[in-house]
Amino acid sequence: MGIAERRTREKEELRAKIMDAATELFVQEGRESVSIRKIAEKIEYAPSTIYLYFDDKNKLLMTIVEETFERLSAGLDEVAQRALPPVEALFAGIRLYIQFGIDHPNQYYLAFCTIPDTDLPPESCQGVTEAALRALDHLRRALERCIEAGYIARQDTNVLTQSVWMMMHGLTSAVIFKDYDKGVPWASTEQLVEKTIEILKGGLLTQVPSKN
Amino acid sequence: MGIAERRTREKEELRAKIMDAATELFVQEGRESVSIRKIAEKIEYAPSTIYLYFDDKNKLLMTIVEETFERLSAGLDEVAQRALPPVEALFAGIRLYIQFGIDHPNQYYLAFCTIPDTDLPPESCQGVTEAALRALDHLRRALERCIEAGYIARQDTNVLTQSVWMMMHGLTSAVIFKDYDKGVPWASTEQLVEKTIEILKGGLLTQVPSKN
Amino acid sequence: MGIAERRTREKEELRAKIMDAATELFVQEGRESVSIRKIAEKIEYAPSTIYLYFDDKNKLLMTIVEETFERLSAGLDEVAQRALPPVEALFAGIRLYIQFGIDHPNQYYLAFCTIPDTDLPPESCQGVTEAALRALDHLRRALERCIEAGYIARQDTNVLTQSVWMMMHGLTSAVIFKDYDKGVPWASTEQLVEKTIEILKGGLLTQVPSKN
Amino acid sequence: MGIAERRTREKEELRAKIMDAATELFVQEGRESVSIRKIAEKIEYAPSTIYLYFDDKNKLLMTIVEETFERLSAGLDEVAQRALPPVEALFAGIRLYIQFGIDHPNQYYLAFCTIPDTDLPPESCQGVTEAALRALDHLRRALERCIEAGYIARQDTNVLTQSVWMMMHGLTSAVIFKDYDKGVPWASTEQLVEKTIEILKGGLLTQVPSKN
DNA sequence: TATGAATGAGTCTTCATTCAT
DNA sequence: CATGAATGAAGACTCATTCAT
Repeated sequence: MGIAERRTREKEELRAKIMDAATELFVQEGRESVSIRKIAEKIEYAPSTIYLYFDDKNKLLMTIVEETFERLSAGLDEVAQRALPPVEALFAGIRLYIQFGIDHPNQYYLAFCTIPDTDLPPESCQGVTEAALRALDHLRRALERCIEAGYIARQDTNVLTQSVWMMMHGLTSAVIFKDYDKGVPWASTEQLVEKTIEILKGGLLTQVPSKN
Repeated sequence: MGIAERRTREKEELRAKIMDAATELFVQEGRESVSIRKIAEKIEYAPSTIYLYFDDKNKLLMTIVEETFERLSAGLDEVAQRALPPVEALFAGIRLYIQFGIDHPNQYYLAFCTIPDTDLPPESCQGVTEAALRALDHLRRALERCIEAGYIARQDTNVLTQSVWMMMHGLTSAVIFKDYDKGVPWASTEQLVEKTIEILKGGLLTQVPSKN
Repeated sequence: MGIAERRTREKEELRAKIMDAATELFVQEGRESVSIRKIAEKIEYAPSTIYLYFDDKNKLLMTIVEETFERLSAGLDEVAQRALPPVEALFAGIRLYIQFGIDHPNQYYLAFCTIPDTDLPPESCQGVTEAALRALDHLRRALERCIEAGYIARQDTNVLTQSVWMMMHGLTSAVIFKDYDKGVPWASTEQLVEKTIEILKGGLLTQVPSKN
Repeated sequence: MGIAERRTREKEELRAKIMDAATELFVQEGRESVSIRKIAEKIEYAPSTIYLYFDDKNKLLMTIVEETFERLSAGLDEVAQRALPPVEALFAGIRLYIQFGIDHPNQYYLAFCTIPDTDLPPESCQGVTEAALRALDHLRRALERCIEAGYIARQDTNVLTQSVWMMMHGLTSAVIFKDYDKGVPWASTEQLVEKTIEILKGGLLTQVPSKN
């Protein structure tokens, strides 16, 4: 019993190790440079061992993206269940999203800044797409609550959601990139986050909520 | 002298031919698909000939990106010289930037969504960095004019510039990505651009200018 | 005792199951497609389990071929025991041989059209060779009976046997190949078999037997 | 001029070297074992060099087979032009065919004893098929001449040609195999060839020609 | 100036096999 | 008895790059 447990745990660990190594490589050297060999070398296993854990390279990458989305969605779920007032809930979600990107830059990059392989059968991306849609839906619902409560003007929520997401995403991805780009005198992440949220708030809200 | 001239001219021509072929490949099929062999095939020269004009593949790609950025800067220069009212000038520049990304998605991606190869000597990216800085400076100046004119609250322009750029960049890069992502019911590019600019305007301007 | 018996029986059963699965794969998809993994998958055991029953892949294949040959020999025995007149017996054997090849094309190919791996220890092919010799002996005896009875001229039976076998083998192997070669307008197997036997008969018999 | 010539010659030589090595490997170790790597090792060149001479592995194999057939056809052409009497012409061709196989066992094996890859696009085999048909046509014409001259009974020449070819092929391939099969006490090649031709002659000819 | 020939490192992937459990 | 985990060798093939000519 103990043995079986240990084995399961070890297997999980190696699986996670592979995923971590792949993600890191991905960001350090670009999508083209992620190779089974390099991953294997990094974790000090034989290349073929990786195939015991993932069907092929694409499945591995897809799994990474999927799991990333799932963790993000879980976080957003939690925020949603905190029953905050509408505007607070909206910006709590936005802040969580940004922080998630900052905390998991590699995964964020892989999930959101990488052009998917167009040759792939579309069904292989399905899991990823679904996870992305779920995350977007959190944002949509938060925005809708604000509209219901009169804080945001009534409008097409599809366009609104996507537009807001794109701005959040711009901030998040740029803040991640900042660290790789020594040539530009970037401001601090905190300053940039606060300023961006301020602009967003100003642009979205027609009526300032009583507090926050 | 005539001979030397002709030689120089011919050399320039072949160099341009190589860059054109590479750009076309790059734009049509993305970075991974640009190979020295394919370029050579396209211009009907031997692969090794390309090395007479460019040190290596990376230099060639960087040169392409750099050149495209010169065009962006030139466009922004032009806008600046049109002597528009401050707010109009600001948003004319922003719109031009976004359109530039949409028109040159591969170059935009390579320049702004790709983490530079850390193994490469930093001087090889210098041209690109400088071009990026010049573009950012255009934005900063446009924002400063708005502040001077009282349309935007007085504040740290470094943070402001970068924050605004990040939002523009989020929109631009996401709009580019949209086309590769069939799974999400994306709104039209036009709607997204307009909505994002609306939010940005609302968030930035303390006082609406007499006419857009 | 009962336990030991059951164990032995179970072991035999699994061995048979492996061979059946391998044979099926082999017959359906050819030698190259037989892999330990696929066999294991088919019988729903782990690949490593197969090694408990067979030394290696080659042994397994050889065993299959050998077993098939036992069946050929058994068929030829049966023909011999039918006490037919000499010429009828000869051609009954020949027909049976040809039909055997047609019915078991992969085994036939592996046994007669594949150059044995020179790296392999020669004893691993011994079983196959012996089986082949036994089949040749059937032919020799049938020819000898025809010679005794005056249907075929007296001569070196070693040369005669081998020559006749080569012609039978040519027909058999070519008829098998036919199916893989869509480009040539091959005649029907039946026509080819009949014509070949006709020629063989004409070339062998000095005196036509009373019937058949 | 001399330089260009030498280069062309050298290129031809390496091409031939590759083909020879591949053919030899093919027969020594079986189709599955022919690998670009092994060929490269054999000729002491890098594997990638082979791709400068052949598009891919299949093209290489096909080319070998095609060239083999062409050489065989050329030999048969020559025999046809010698204007021999019908029966002599027929058996001269048959003997040449057999001798060709004995002289080029590797090529013969590759061309006639190997199951073509069924996954291949059919057009890639076209050259081979055409060459095969041309060789078969030689045999057909020789047989037709014999029929015209009354040496062979009038009949379906398609079936006859194929049947005769199958017998020749059986002899040829078996004589080649003989050398790899130490377990069987094979008769000499010469004896086997003579005996087989004798049987064939007896089975085919209704009327013995005046000489030979 | 331009190139043809060649290479070596790299790509993903499959497979037979071993060994500790 | 059976297996899960792991491996190393091998498979075809691509590519950036070099170098003698």
